[in-house]
Amino acid sequence: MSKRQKNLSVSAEALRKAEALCEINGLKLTKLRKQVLKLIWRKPGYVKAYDLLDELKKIDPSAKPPTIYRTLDFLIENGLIHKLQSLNAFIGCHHPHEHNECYFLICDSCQKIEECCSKKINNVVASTSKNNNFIPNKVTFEIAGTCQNCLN
Amino acid sequence: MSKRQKNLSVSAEALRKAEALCEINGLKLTKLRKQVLKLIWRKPGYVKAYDLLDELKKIDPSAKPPTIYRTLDFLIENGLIHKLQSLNAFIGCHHPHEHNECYFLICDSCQKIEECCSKKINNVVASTSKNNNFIPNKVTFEIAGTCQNCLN
DNA sequence: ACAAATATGTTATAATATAACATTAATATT
DNA sequence: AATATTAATGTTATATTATAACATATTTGT
Ligand SMILES: [Zn+2]
Ligand SMILES: [Zn+2]
Ligand SMILES: [Zn+2]
Ligand SMILES: [Zn+2]
Repeated sequence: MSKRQKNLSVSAEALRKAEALCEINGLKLTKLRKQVLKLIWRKPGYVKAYDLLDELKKIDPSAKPPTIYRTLDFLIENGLIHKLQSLNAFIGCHHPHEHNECYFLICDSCQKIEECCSKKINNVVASTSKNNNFIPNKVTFEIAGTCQNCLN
Repeated sequence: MSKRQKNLSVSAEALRKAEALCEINGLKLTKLRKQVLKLIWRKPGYVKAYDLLDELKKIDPSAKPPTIYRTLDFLIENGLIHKLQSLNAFIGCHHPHEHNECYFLICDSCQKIEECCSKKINNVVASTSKNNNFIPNKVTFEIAGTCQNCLN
């Protein structure tokens, strides 16, 4: 299977998962939202909002910043994508059905992201919160560095 | 000791630590840098770059965005302050001499920050990096929520 | 058919950050 | 001390990221 074919199937799979999840939760995955999600999955790494806007404009020339940001908000709120806070960038979620505290390995060289889940993180968040009488709401955990491929 | 007095002493202590650290490392804590650091420590919570710029302008009306961002860069690079990526905000470092992987409890209500260090985080970063053949470089770990004081 | 809620369109602007180049100040070299 | 080199600051302009506010269209519930 070629690299392009693989990307296509990853994207198709993500779209199917998104549709299923919206179906279950009574959310509307409109044409616009589906288009944007598809654009997000089209590249292997992360994407920037205005790059996405440029792509969307090719399909719908009337698209403007609020178009993209509103759509991103919907996708984030419903766990279909994530925002990488340290990069102001966005990435499709690899397992939208089962979300604990996730974190990201971000390659500075190739822009690829590894999305990870670990109970250890949940434990650290829980214990540090307890120690500080803190009620956690949103966790941001991002590790930037160099990936396996880029080491050579 | 009043709240204001306490803040003053926290700020003075931070300034002394910063001076000591720059002395040790041969860094120049210029007048501008010291002024900005003082402004950062003046409020108990986090600060935004342009708010800082407004404050600085009261002292030096010729200050402009690059003035503040360059100074913030210096202070970040040398571990005297941190940037909170999820807020685009800045905060003085509470222990600039001994920096492992630190993380932050951010209160959404009162903007106060708790800076924490934990070996558990180092361990999670180390083990997940090893598992993924990833060389970590910069860690962002921020927990937003509600602090003890704001719970009532 | 109508009202209400949701989604999208549109204009304008706010908030965050950096590039590029000029000048000044500090440090090192002769 | 004069000169070269580097580091810091000043200055103008612009890039990047994001939202407010209001208008219109579409969907959903009654
Ligand atoms: Zn995810
Ligand atoms: Zn890579
Ligand atoms: Zn610190
Ligand atoms: Zn609080």
